[in-house]
Amino acid sequence: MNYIVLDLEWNQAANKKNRYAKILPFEIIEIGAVKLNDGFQIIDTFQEVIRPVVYPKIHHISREVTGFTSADLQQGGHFPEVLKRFLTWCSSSEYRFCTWGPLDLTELQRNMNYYKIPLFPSPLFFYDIQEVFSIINGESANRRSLEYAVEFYEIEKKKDFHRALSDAYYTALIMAAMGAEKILPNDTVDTYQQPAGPDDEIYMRYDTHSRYISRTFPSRHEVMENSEVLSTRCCICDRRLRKKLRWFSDNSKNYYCLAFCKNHGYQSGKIHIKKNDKERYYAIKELTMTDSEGAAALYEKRVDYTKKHRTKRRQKASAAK
DNA sequence: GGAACACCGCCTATTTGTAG
DNA sequence: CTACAAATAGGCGGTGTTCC
Repeated sequence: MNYIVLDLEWNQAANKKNRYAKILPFEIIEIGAVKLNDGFQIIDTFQEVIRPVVYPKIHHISREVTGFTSADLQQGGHFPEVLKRFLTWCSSSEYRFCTWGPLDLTELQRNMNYYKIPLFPSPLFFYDIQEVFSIINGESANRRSLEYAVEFYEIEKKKDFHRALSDAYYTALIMAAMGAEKILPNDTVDTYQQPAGPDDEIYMRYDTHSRYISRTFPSRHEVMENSEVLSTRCCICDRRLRKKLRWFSDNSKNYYCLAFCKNHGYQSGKIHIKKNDKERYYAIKELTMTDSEGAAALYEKRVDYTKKHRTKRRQKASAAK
């Protein structure tokens, strides 16, 4: 198995109401990648600049970040051809993608879709090294910058940041510093493509949590009526769990619940409902091991909303008098 | 500047529960 | 049954972080 550490640079519309902004918010202008063997040793590199055709003028922020000028980009290749060379380069043997952050494979596929190029086989599993960094440092909600992680592992800053090949290279060195045993159990999946039907839905199990990606539905309401979406299975033994707190909304995009496994204890559930490019809705459900304190926090969260509403109503009522 | 994410709060409409 | 309160659902905006 090879690992393709991928990094993209992209550009966007310089003027606000460009008619392509909806279907292609970001146009890829550089592909950089490092190929690693099983031992996370660098065995090859890939780097090509792409000439933008949708947004030929570089946005001032993209310019500042990457250093590219519009003239530089004119020297680049046409996306479909560069991509073809890239994918040929990738496929010298079986491989998995690795990226810093969750966006690259989504934007890559959005660009492929724009050119009607067949997408990757779905589901597309990959390693989000930025997420792995958060997990192994016990700060799962935090997203650290690449430079932060480079400093954390005391990696020498030999090259500038924010160029595709150098960022891929830094990400590869971070992976080597982390080691395979920390990274390999923590793969994730890109959701630019959602499961087509019930048989394609995605179930992933980890040490202390699990993740499920549903197929799409016409409305968020229908997502939250589906029994598979609502079910809670133990992230360790997969047993169907009884809920201590049934799914409740936090008045935002998330739902929460509390379930209990008689062998593995409390698990907090979270459903995030997302909308895709075609205005269809799907669920990302996560079950995470927790303790009685975590359970208490969820109970707290649950009653907090009703409490707030109550006081709000009282205030409103007294203000009306 | 645009997108994604997490977290927070405010506002409204509808459904559900309860007292008279 | 009505009338009101409570609970629920969902939209929207703001903050602060990352990516480019």
